[in-house]
Amino acid sequence: MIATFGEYIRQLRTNKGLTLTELAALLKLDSANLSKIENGKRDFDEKRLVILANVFDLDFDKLKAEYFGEQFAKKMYKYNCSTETLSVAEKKIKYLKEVNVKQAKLKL
Amino acid sequence: MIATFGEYIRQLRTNKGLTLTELAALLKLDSANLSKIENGKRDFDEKRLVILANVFDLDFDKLKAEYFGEQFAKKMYKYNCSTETLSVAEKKIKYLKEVNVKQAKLKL
DNA sequence: TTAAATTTGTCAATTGCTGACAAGTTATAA
DNA sequence: TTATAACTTGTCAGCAATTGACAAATTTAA
Repeated sequence: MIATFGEYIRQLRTNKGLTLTELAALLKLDSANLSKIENGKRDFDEKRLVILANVFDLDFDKLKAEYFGEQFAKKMYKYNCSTETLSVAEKKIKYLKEVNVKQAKLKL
Repeated sequence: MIATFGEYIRQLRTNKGLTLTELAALLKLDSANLSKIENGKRDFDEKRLVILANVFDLDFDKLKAEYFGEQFAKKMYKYNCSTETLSVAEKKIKYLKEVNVKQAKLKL
């Protein structure tokens, strides 16, 4: 398992022999901030997932699973949520895909 | 299944014969905004979950599961995430509970 | 009809996130 | 060792998203 998303990026980067500055440039961000991301002191921004997938030729769906999976886990940890939370999420995502979302009364 | 969190609140409120104004006062918010929450036009704020549980004498863990489960589902829907995302979340939450979080390099 | 309940629109204020830069430390190669 | 590149850390103004608040419109029920 990939321990954290930041460590994952670092792994990808060093495997390709890139410096923080080089990868940061590709991702259009500051190298100092990329450092923080890799060390878990900042969040990676959603909008850069596409670039990340392209740079390292990754499966976008798997990347999203890693990214959002970690986001969810962090929130559950923070608020001490039971594992039931994930079952609820599973039921609700199915519901969202079934019904017309316009008719589903929730803010997206 | 409870379709949406907003409808759930509405159900609880009307079952107890409360008006928007009355429940809003208990939750310390504007009745107009509570209306929007029930109609899915605004998000319910995390910090009021405790009050909500107390007012309606709900199991706090189940309430959190409903609340965060819906949050996760919405995000997955929005970003078109695979169901694998939830498996990742499950693995990562276990990881977080095992290791010392200070040592886990991620932003909480 | 009329009074209460609910809904909708708007916007200033607050909050949290991001980009940017400076200053520090650590690693590496000459 | 010393110089240089690589990385880390702290800070903060600017920006974007969220919230609280109020007014006004609509719906509901007596």
